[in-house]
Amino acid sequence: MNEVFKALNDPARREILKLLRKRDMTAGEIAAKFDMAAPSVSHHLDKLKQAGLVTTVKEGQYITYSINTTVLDDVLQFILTLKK
Amino acid sequence: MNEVFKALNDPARREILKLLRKRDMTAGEIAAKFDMAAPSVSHHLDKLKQAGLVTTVKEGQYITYSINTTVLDDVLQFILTLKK
DNA sequence: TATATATTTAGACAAATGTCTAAATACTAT
DNA sequence: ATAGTATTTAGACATTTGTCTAAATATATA
Repeated sequence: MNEVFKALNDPARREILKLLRKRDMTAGEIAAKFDMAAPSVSHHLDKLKQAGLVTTVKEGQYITYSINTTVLDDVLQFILTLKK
Repeated sequence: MNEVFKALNDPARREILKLLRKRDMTAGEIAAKFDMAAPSVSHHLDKLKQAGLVTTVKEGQYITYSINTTVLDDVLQFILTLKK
């Protein structure tokens, strides 16, 4: 869960997750949405992947990123418990 | 919301919130629960306060901390939206 | 094979973060 | 007043984080 909180603790990464909620995207498509060098975005994608928040599929020279929300369950539980 | 995510991005601070869910506590009572110098705990309490996750009441020489979960609503909304 | 495109990896660097000790502040009680 | 307790503030320091440029890797295409 710590890894997930860490991944969520950055505006760019949260924005990436919002984008991926709508549709899968390649690394390049994601990078194009940000005013940031491609390696920086790649680094954020890596953090999200380490946390399990995204999965990847390589298709030729492209890498397509998809969101995975199951790892959010613990975080959700934590927050809901605090609110109870 | 960024401030809240930042505040949640630390195991000690999340633990403090869990403690305060059960009952209000003074800074000293909270500090006693951690294997960490008092000023470090104080610093974490400050971060939580800045994020609006706790409120304080000074009672004599003690400062009692209480949890405030309303600022978690945006975070909750964010996560639930991702899961939809 | 050579070149272009997509993406990551490596490495540098500044800024933010978490911890500590020492000192300051505020209140209590002798 | 003085001493003790509760808590924070100040400042130092190491670690982590986010960004960048340059280079490496992998694939596609002429």
